[in-house]
Amino acid sequence: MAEERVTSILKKSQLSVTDSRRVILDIFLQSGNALAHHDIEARTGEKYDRVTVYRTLQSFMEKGIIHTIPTTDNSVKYALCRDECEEGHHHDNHIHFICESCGTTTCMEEIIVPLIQLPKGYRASQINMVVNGMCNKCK
Amino acid sequence: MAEERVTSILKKSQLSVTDSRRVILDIFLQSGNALAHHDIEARTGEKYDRVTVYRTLQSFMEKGIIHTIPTTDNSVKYALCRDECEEGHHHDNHIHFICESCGTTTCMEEIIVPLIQLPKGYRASQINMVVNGMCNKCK
DNA sequence: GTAACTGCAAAATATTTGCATCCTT
DNA sequence: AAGGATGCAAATATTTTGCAGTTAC
Repeated sequence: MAEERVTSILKKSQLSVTDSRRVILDIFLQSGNALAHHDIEARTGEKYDRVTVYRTLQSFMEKGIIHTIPTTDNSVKYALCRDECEEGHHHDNHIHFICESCGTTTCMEEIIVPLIQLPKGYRASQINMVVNGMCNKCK
Repeated sequence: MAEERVTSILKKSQLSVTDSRRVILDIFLQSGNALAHHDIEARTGEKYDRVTVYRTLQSFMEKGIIHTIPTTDNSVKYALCRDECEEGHHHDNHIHFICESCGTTTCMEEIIVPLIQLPKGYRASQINMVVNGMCNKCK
């Protein structure tokens, strides 16, 4: 485990460094993709109580360490935010790609979400683009 | 109720015309916005069993009468598809606007989702754009 | 030592399934 | 009449809350 990196992120976010937080954050850092609650339970080997996982994800959300991904099928997935998010601002205006074959959900940080013109009187604070399709491995 | 229109949509979709389907479809036609399961229960005055509402929404989904809207907060909302969808193909590549103040969720059919360039090997089948912000009434 | 975090129990909420009955065609 | 839709009961899944015990700092 990238002990220092994990610890550093937690401290920067003013979260106390506990076992479950270190392990769960490390899982996110290892996996480049978005994870569902049960993915995390599976990868921790059910070592932590389900409630602890919920609360850990919640505190990561509040501190801007992770964000949720909008999906059409009602499933909830979380992914790491970029560095800028870790300071409280959310800059997750990137593209989320969901593979219809393997279910893998990826944040494509490198692709910029194009600007759009909203009708009069509307103001955007956050834009999410969700692309469903086939990933490079399943194609 | 726009009896004929409702009936015509149901028949075109090869669904038998039942009371709950007529009423629920009419609610969608009346409301220009997206609706959650509990919105529908409320607007029918709890006249139908919760299970019936679930199954009705499910059959509308299968027939392409409605579609779900991806939201970051895990809530499930449904909105009418445009006419083209009713024939089975989904052309809901439009923008969904979610007001952070009143929660109203609208499909902005008139705004076209811009094309984006995916990395090599990726193929898109559906693109959703979800914009959070302030609507023209709350502004 | 104190405030915050965790685990357990339980409640609240959301969704699905089975089956007998009723309704649409 | 037959197949599908509905309502009820119950199972399953998901998320939240309260509280006592434990841990980080």
